[in-house]
Amino acid sequence: MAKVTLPDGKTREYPDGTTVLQVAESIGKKLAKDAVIGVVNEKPVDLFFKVTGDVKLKIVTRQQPESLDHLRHTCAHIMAQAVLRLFPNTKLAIGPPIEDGFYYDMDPEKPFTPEDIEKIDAEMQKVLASNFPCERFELPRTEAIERCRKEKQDYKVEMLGEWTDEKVSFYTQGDFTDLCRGPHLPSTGAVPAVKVLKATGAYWRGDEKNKMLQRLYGTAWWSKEDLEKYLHRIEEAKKRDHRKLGKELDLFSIHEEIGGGLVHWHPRGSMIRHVMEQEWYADHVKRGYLLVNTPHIASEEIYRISGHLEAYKELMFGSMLIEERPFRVKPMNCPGHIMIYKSKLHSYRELPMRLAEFGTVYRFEKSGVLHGMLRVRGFTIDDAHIFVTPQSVEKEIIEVFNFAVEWLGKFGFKDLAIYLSTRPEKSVGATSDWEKTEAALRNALVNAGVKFQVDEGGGAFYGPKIDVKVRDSLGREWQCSTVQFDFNLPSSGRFDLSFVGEDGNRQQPYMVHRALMGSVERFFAVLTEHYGGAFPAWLSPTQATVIPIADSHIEYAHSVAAQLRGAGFRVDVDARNERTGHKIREATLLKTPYMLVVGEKEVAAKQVAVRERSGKDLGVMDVARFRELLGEEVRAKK
RNA sequence: GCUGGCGUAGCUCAGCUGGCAGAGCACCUCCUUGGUAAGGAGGAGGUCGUGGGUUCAAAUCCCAUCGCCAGCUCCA
Repeated sequence: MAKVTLPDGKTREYPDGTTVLQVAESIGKKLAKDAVIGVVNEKPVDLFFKVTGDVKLKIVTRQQPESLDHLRHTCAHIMAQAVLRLFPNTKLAIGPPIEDGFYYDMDPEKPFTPEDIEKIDAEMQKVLASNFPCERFELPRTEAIERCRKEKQDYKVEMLGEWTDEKVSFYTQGDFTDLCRGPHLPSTGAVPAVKVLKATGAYWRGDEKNKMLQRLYGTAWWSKEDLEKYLHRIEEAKKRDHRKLGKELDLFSIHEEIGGGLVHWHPRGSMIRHVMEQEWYADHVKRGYLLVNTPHIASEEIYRISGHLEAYKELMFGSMLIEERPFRVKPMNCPGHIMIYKSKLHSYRELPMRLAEFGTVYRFEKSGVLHGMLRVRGFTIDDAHIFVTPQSVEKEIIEVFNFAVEWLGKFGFKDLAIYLSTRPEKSVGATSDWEKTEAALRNALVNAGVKFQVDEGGGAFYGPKIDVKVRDSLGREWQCSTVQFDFNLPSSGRFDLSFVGEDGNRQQPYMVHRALMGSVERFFAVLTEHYGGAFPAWLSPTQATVIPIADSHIEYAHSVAAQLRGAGFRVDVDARNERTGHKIREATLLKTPYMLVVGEKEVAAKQVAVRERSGKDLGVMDVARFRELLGEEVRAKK
């Protein structure tokens, strides 16, 4: 007899050899219908797994999110089956589930074309319709290698050669058998909705020294509706692509003639940036930061001292000789801020000393990774370096962390993910320093009472860090704020920083690098996609457009605009020889928050007819009333 | 960088079994003075990314090159 303990602690008995599915059936019809896989003694198993002896059993149903992984994993195999039917000489590598879908890396004779993708998708649907049962069998590893070698599945042979398991499992579904740990859905017909999306290149094992394989991506869901919803979400993300919106809304451009990854901010984009910068400066002054500015190139020597030349070389632009002395375009702002700190002797009373700058830096990124404003070669960091006594470093880190949370909140980012990143492989400094500072950051987070995850090995080469990622309106995560500890640059081997302590002796300060937005370009791209281009009034480059109905109303339109500009608002007049509907359409497409239509009636009554970009009509009101309304919205950053 | 796809007017794109380079929007001129998402007419605008080749003839076919786009962490 098998004694089965269920998650609620209840125990049931079955004859040995009863399958997980049969157990589910004995509990309830619905459970059996929704069952996807079982978990026996913490190990995922197929529904036809036979239970014997004392076991703990959990049944994973479609309602549980992890069931999607198993669905998608099964789909990866079905996709491979479809590919082998169409292209029999394809060699298979690996096919895991990923967020929202799955992929299978394979090595076909010829790369897949878009038409192939459609064929593969159609073939997959046939496999689903055939409803092949997915059957598991095991082989000793050596026999498995033999089998895969015969089938010329070189990648499987390579993987099998590296494993140490005595036995490995295969799954067969119809005319297709593949090495797989499982578990799988019971049959190919159990897949309700699946679609092959695209093919791209991917290196075998992600290593560029290895052969480039073809990676086929697909997505799968428990219902057609979920699949549709997902495809719709992809469409929505495409519509919000900052590169597309950047063009449509005339925000920025990148020019081949000038170079990839170098951003030109157009007047409308630049206005948004300007508003953000003004807010940033004001907030920093409020919090006791000191504003500085530093040069864009520096003698190579400074980067030798800082260690960048050594640890960061491949990301720095080449050397240029100026009067026989080598210079570099700056990849970092820290050395400049450090030189300002070092320009005189400091007392412990002055610390923490917080030097802040919108520092533009240039880093050599490989051409293939450039991506609109998200990944560029020249960008501006909203940078600050804080020189602090060892005693108050933890307090200061909490302070910075709170600042970051407040700042991101202004842009509607309330859902934050916090990461503590520890020592990477390529790093400088003593182990004891790393341990001490990692503990300081950890304490700061614990004391601030926030939940965080640890990213092992994700730190900068000079110290551990705290990263803050925001979740945008489409649920995607973006890295923004960073608080990085640095015990390297202040050290005697580097810049040898000091302050005079209470006892009159020189001591070494700690240093914290921090950025709230990270790269202004990147943050701007994230914001554009987050808002879908409909920037809130406080950020919008044009806050209102005055639309005169006919030429005779132009003069009044200008006087309305002048009044509003006088109150500090950004207002345009659309005096073109076009119909009202045309002007409204264009202002709406530019996502201007308000349109103020003025015609004969408004001129006579000294009023404006207010329309929101959503199309909502707010009616006719005095200019002063609109000024209040917009003023309130801007102040509240709604 | 690597693999695949794509480069045609300022923008979005059609043309690509080789045979006179197109549309819509935007721009300019004129008409129209119109009340809430495109008023009408006309005009100007491109050595089809660049270089080479095949051909009587190349936007179209071939080669090279540059740029853009997707992907290159997720281990059966």
